[in-house]
Amino acid sequence: MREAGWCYGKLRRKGFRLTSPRQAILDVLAQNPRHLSAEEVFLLTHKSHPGIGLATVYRTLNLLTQVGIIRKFDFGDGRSRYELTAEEEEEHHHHLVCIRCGRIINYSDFMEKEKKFIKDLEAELSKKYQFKINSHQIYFYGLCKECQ
Amino acid sequence: MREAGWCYGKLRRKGFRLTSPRQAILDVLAQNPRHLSAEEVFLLTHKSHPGIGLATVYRTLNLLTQVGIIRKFDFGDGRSRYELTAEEEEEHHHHLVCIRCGRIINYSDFMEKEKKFIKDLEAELSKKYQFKINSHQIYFYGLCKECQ
DNA sequence: ATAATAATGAAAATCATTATCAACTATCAT
DNA sequence: ATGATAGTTGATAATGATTTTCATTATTAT
Repeated sequence: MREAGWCYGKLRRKGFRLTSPRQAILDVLAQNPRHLSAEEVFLLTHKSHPGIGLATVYRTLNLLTQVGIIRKFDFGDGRSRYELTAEEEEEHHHHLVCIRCGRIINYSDFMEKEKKFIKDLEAELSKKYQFKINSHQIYFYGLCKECQ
Repeated sequence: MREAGWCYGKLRRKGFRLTSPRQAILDVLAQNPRHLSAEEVFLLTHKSHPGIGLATVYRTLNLLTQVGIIRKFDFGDGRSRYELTAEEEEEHHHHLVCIRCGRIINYSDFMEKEKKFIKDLEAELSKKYQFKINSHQIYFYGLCKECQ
């Protein structure tokens, strides 16, 4: 699906080592559908690298989140989900979450319109609440096509 | 701060019993600042009703969430937070989350503007993804006044 | 009242996630 | 190359939030 090459340098530049477990986990994140849970990452990684433990998966996911290579989400089912960030930061997207089956749809349509709206709103909120905003998330909850 | 009377009937109508623990927990939610965690609800309830156990607090919070009397949020610090819903559904608000100290600010300014925007967006998304949207959440993450 | 059913408290169990620790490995200066 | 240093790892134990279990108690309809 995607390739994780660009991440390697990014890790290095921040002073972290590019080890084989980290590569394996990055590849799993790049080559699989999105919003994987830690356990899903572990199981997928385990196929090709049975030696890699769950603790390492968690550690690596946290590290990659710190560095900004992946992003951590919470869709309300009790486990965190992780998504590879786009190489250039421009592929920002939001989520539709099905409250019945848990399916998650990423959308990035209508982003132009949103971008302007969010920008204005951020400016107003920052001013009123003296809050330095550096990111946002928008979630829509409802029923997906299959679950209606 | 607020009073929880209107909730009682709502519980009954759905076929649940209005017991003293439930009343106590509802009162705590109504009379305290928002976005309380389960443990905070437990501790506050414990003051006036020392007999009420943590399990009952969790059970009641889940029940109230099901019924729609309260709403469950996840701000990313590992514990769920609960907020009493407004009696009329019009008091919808969004959140500013401080990524350093965890402080949460509810805002409901600019909602007119948001309302129109969200409505349009929902219409477009529903159509494109055949998704029946029934709620949404917007979070802004950043640094609060004190933490900057 | 009384039976039928729902709700409760205490404790144990579960689940995701994090910390611990000894063994291992990449990196850098020599 | 080599060895010292600090970063990483896997296995396991520990943690913290939430849920389940089960015997007991309270509430409702009869």
